[in-house]
Amino acid sequence: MTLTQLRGFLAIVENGHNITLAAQHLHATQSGLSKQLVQLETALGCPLFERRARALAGLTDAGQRVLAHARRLLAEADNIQALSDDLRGERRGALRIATTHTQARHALAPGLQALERDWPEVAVHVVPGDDADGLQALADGHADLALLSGTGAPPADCIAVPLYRWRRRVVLPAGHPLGGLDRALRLDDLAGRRLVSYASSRLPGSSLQRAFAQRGLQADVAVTARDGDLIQAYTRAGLGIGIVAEMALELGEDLVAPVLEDALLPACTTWLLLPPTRVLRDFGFALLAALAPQHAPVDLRRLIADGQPLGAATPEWSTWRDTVRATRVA
Amino acid sequence: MTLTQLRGFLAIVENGHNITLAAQHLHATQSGLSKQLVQLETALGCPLFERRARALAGLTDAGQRVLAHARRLLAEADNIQALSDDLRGERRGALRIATTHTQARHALAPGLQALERDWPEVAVHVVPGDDADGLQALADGHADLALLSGTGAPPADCIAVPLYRWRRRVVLPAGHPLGGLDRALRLDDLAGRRLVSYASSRLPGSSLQRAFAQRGLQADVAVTARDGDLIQAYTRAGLGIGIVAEMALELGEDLVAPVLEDALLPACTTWLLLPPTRVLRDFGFALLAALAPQHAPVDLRRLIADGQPLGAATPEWSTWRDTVRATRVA
DNA sequence: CGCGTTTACGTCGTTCGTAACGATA
DNA sequence: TATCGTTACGAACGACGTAAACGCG
Repeated sequence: MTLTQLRGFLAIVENGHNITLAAQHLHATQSGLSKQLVQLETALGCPLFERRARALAGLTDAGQRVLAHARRLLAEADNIQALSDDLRGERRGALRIATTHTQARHALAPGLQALERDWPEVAVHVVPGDDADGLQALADGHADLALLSGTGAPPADCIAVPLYRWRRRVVLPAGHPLGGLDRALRLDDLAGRRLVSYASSRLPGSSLQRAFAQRGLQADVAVTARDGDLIQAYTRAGLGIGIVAEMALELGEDLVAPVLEDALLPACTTWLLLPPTRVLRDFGFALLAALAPQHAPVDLRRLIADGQPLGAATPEWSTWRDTVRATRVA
Repeated sequence: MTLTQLRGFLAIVENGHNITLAAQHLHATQSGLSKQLVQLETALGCPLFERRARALAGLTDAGQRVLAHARRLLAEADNIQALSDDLRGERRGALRIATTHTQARHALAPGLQALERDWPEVAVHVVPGDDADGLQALADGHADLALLSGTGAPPADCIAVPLYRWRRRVVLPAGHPLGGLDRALRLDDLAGRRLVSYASSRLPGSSLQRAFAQRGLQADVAVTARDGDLIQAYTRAGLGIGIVAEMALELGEDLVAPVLEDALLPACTTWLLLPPTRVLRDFGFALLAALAPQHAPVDLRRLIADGQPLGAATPEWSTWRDTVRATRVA
């Protein structure tokens, strides 16, 4: 059993049990890869794939079990490679960031500018999705770090660096009757009306749904989108009442954002999340440090290395934004 | 970077940075191993060992970090090897069991008899220690399973199968004044007297110390031993009042075990603990099944594979002992 | 000089690529 | 007949062991 064999096995699995395709991804020949597979199977003493005629039809039970361990093994091999690259001062590399459109647009951008300045040879791949997708991508090894939000505690089995706190805002077309009230807006003003918000707020467990349910109300999220610009555009078009992250607010003349009574929609925290077992390259740390100016780099290092919790408080969005901008220029 | 190189690196570290010694353990030559190390270091691009003159003086920082990942990587390689051995029907193997003397003597024995009957070619290594040592051995990869006890919930980050519940008993030399009371014994009868018990009960956080402290008393564990036989022998010799696991009770004529008031010393549970990331060979499962007859094997499999909790209640020691004996004969 | 590591060199085994083959839809 | 996996063969590379050299206590 060798690393090459396991890498080949994984590549075959991840290319739909197609040796030819996998060989291309590995820059190897079909022949060689086929032989590697045979060798691995003889080394283990049992077939890893079901074979129909001369095609790979699927994993055997043994293959399933071996695959799980092979993934972890190769992940550690990648970790050692990453360590090595850092120690050698390798400037090239890739950073895969799982995040939502909102964070990618409003929070990630300044960090990426700092990264581009200091690490111009690093390729950045944004893996889009909602908050749940991002956690999954992190767990599956499809992302190196994630920029995600939530209302409660950060997800367990992740290293979480809180970046900033933010609130959702209600937006209305100018002239909408709810815009002319002489009091703060309440949730029952919104109940029964068509809402325009993020796709994830339709989910039963979402904090929006829970906030309404707690007061015996129901939220009718009739139009959803992934990004705040669209939500506001739809609101302008009269499709409903918008609920959008404050970071995305762009009111202009034809849109107003009335004040909502305090704490009716719980505040969100945006975290930078790291998988606990994956080595973060130096440029990944640089991005982290750029996005978390409220934490001293040495504290961040200690968090990652030893799990020592961070001390600094989590700033509000506007404070955080200004700090990051100031830090970036410096 | 190859598996062989990493195995060599680990062997050198675990043999006190001595290539010659490590080569012997690996059944290889010094020369070959030395070259493997050089190759690994050139592959990673940085030295892993500090070198003074021509001797390895210690790990570099890089070596420390690589070592941690290499251990996990090689642990997964061992897992795949274990899977392979099971699938091939390999009957040989080794099982390392971390446990205390009490469990080894009174709980493990029937399981080992079943193992010896069905898997005669398996080598069993008992790794002795107290409950904390056993957890450490499990975490460090020095043991495949552990048989340990505690008063509360089972340790997290382990798969725990509860085996049985047991209590501690007070033993006195025949004719001791406390043996003639016409009421159940209380903890304040024992406070201020010299106690003979397990070494772990001297620790400040032990359940014995906590039980006394809760009532404002202090336990004076003046004589300690690792096994119940010794504790009872010392008690016979008049060295103090014995406190011993009920499994170890062997009273005879010159020793009595008065009844203690209910729940003054909390009941203990003995668990069979498995590290979550290590593959359990079939013979390990056989031992587990023999020691946990109250659980259906299929439920145990599900617990190990998917973490599905067990349903059955945990029997008392005497019930468990009789069940295991009956099962063993069948 | 003993100890332990490194280097030199020759042999063996293994891997990889090209190319042909077999089998299937 | 196109596609995909397997097999055959030859060349190149790498690994391992023997043996000698090197540096320190």
